[in-house]
Amino acid sequence: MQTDAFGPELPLERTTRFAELLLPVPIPKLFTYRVPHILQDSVQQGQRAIVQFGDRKIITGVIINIHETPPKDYEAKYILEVLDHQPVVTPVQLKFFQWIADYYACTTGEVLNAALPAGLKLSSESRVQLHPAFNLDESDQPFSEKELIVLKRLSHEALTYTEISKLLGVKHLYSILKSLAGKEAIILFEEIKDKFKPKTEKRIRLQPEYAIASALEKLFETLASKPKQEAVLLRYLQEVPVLSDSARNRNGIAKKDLIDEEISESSLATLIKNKILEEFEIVVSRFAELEAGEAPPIHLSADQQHALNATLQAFSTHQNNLLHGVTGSGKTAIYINLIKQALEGGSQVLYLLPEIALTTQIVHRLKKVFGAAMGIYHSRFSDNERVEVWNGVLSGKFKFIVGVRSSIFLPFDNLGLIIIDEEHDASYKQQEPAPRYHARDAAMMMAHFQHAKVLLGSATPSVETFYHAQEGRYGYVRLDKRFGEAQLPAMVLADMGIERKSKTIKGEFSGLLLRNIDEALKKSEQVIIFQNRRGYSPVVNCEDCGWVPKCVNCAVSLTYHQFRHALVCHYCGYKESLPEKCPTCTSPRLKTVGYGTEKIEEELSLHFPEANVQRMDLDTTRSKTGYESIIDQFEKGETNILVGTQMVTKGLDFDHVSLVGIFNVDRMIHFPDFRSYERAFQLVTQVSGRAGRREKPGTVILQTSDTEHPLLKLIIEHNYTDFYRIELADRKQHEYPPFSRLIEVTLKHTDKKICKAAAVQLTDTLKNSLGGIRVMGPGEPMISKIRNQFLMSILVKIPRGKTDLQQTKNSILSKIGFLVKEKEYRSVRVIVDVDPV
DNA sequence: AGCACGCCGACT
DNA sequence: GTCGGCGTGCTC
Repeated sequence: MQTDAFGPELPLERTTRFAELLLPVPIPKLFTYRVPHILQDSVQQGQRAIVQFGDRKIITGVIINIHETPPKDYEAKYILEVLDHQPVVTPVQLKFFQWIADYYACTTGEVLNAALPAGLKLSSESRVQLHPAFNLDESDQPFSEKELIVLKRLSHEALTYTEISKLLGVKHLYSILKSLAGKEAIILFEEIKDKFKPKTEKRIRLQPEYAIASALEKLFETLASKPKQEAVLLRYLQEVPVLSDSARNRNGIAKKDLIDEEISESSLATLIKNKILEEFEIVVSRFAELEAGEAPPIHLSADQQHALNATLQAFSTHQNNLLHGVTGSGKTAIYINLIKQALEGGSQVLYLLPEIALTTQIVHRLKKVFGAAMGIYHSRFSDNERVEVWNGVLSGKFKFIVGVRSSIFLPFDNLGLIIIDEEHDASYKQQEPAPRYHARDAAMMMAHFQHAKVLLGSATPSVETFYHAQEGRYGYVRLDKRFGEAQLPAMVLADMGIERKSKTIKGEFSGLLLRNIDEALKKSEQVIIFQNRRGYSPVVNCEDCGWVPKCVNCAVSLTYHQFRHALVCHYCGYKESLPEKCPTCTSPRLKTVGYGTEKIEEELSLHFPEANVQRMDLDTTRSKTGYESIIDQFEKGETNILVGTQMVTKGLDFDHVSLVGIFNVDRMIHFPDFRSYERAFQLVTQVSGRAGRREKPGTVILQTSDTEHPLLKLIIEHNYTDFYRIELADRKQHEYPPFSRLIEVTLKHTDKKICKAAAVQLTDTLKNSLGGIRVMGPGEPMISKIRNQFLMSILVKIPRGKTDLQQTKNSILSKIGFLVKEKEYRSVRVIVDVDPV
């Protein structure tokens, strides 16, 4: 376009705009970049931008604010590219990220890193290619042997740093690459990996000019001598009635649906070449849309209906609410009703589940009801699939998300209801890495930001949650009866002490358990055995000198895994083979001690050779389909006995399980942690809930050497109320949550002395500075060394309501800051875990 | 967190 | 010498 000399002049001084970006790095500040002129009018908060960060890396950040003040201490770099037309992160999310960072004592960058699915975080990979003007044969430069190897490979293809590193078997590439770059033999460049690729589908349609009757008639005349092409066209017209509905031709038909045995690809190709048909691509969803169909009617029992009404009533007075329903009481049906109502009201709904409870069973049930409006967010999904869910929430395609912990980060802006099922489950707390957030508590804060209702669901509420309900802070609804005629299972203790004396014990199987398994099998009923310990046996022991194989990196004994025939460390993954002889005394008498799921599986197969025994633990479900196929086989009744870890405790509803065996309940009870009783109560109740659905009552057998233990009495009576009362008194006495908030500070270092000294010093400063707050420790955690790092931990107990929590956290963080500034403690890693579980 | 850069000890 | 280890400082 020509500029008119008399036209309006462009302002001579265009103001430069700057954008402050949140980058997914653990540095507690925003970074300012210059906005390119062409983007000045289009940049907005919440869009992603690609920027150079440091000398090498190119990363994706999120624009937080835009201003016109140039930074005074440095020259801002340019934004390289803005990736979105519309924001992909909403204002309420940014507020949420900030809250998580403040509350869980980490940086917003770490939160962003956890929040954005990898597919939205484009980053660069440094690559090396031959300099375009470089020719090895003509070069008069001297090259070392290694340089020549690199140059030869580069003449075929560009390489990444890691590829070159592998090629040379050398870790320090820097000097080699620098030398090559200096000789102008290579250039380094950054390749941005566009991670998200929409899935496309090839479709076929008739060229528009043939989509009228006269043209079509003529076309058939010309094709009369080409029967194969004619057949293609006929098939197309059969599927797509072009003449009666011309709009249908625009969409055409999927190529894969057009081609079959009679219709060949080559005649189709000819028709496309002759411009009769055309091929085009559309973007399709990776999620095969299940037919929403007619939602199966949900019949609520009188109890359920009553609970539903009570929940709605509770919603009118409380934001946060607890639905306390025994296992098998049919909480899901109530959820479905509430979700429907919220969706009809036009708001979004989030349904959180612990990872392993998000099984195909529940997803299928919900999908049938909610169809295409429901998105699933699961760690087993690929990056691409997660990006689709993210975008689907933004676009409004998904109004309802069923997801795991990290789905609280999806870009909701209009939440009406958040359901947190199995509220008590510890896996809602992220352990590693930061942000160490609790998805339940964070979701409640997000609900608060968006004025959404929260429903916590559990058969065994956490002590904290139940306390809030008792205190009236949360609405409370109880559902006491199992659905239909089903009864709670009968709980029976197997006294291992007596059985040992009377010699009815076999291995570590009580006679009682074995008899019951036998009876169940005879009645073609299924059995679940729960042992929260994978592998064959947790310890191997030399019978002569007592030697025990230990991990070389961690302070733990190695677990023997029979199927891999190896000793494995469950903390760092270290593996070694089982020695033939004891390395200290050369005795060949090495025996395995204790029972993991593998050994239980093996012995059960010996006791019940005709039964099909399956094992479900981390090792058998690692593959993508492992989990589903085990469940599938169990559901079909092909499996008679299922042995498993925690995994068998959640979400699985089977109709033919009449017996649950809990292999070693004592181990759970005596675990050294203030929550061990709570854990044991929850775990046992959850796994017992798998027994006896419908009209058949189930039996649960708990193997114990301590039949008099008061907790066991409460467990077998299904007496949550008394359990809670006793537990709460204990918590009060020892000032544990809910009467205090805990912050656990863990120090890590490769040198035990340095680690300990740093921990002692930090504890002292904390004790001095946090007046009135109890600082406990330092102490060695149960596992005192992991991956060659020694650990020390300090526990800070903050009485509820008496102190400014945020101020205390800031104070702790600043003391840590001082500690690691000291020369000798520079390399001590300090981890702060707020509300540890 | 990564990454560059510098200093140091251990090898062909 | 060069390689690789580790400590330190910086990232708009």
